[in-house]
Amino acid sequence: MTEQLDRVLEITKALADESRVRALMALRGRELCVCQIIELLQLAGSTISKHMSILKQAGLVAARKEGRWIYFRLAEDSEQAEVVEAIAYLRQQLRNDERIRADRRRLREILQLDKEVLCSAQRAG
Amino acid sequence: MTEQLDRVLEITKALADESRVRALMALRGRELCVCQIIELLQLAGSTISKHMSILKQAGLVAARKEGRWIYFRLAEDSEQAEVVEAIAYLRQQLRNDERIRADRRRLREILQLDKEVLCSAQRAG
DNA sequence: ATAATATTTCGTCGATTAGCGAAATGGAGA
DNA sequence: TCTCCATTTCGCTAATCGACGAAATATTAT
Repeated sequence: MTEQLDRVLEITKALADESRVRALMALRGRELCVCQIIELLQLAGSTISKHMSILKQAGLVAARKEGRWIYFRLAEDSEQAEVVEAIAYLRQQLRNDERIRADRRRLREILQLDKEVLCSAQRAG
Repeated sequence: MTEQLDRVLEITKALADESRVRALMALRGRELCVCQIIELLQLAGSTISKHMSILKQAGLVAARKEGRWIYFRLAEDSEQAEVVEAIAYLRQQLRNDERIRADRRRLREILQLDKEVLCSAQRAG
């Protein structure tokens, strides 16, 4: 049970960035593929990829590959208590945050777009 | 209830540093003055001062002035749920961490020293 | 008042980190 | 096999952050 500190710091560092917290909250209750997160946060694909790898390394999200797409989901079912409780903390404290709500509204629009269309629009710029 | 996100980020950023987490855990159940935290973490006084001001700004600790000394305590009694639950998270997850335990052992020694002696020893280097 | 001193503030340095675009990767379809 | 393309990796830049020592601040003791 030693070195819990390193795990906790890996998690707090992962949570110490606005884009990563917004991405986590966007994943509540649904999977998202990378291009959908790019569209939501309006950052370069390489930047999103880096953020998601930090969240994955911390155990906060899990990834699933399906064809050309990679889907991320919130690791609420993790066996790691430090992960489950960190996610619960965010959910609880950000329940009524206006920015998170705006993201969810925008996400509803994004989810109605066809992924092919979304990706080629992003390629175009 | 808007802008909870900024508060949460203020807290996660404050927790995203090993020295600050160790300082918080050292404050469990007791006040400490700055020179005692300096002695525990073995960092320059100006560095400790900065760390404590970040923790204070985030609401995670409170300060009390007594003569020349300033005592910090853990804000477990805060009215802010985001603070109380963040502290509870750390306590829970770091229950059995070996580094935190070593700090507490070392702290027992430090607390037996007279503060005057401790401070002048630090001044000497 | 003056001297002593615990802590904070300031200025600087080196390390880390978020961001981007370009190149590499690897899976799907032709 | 060859092409297409969603994502990742790489190399770079600018910004942020932790660390220090020196100077400033504020409080006690002489």
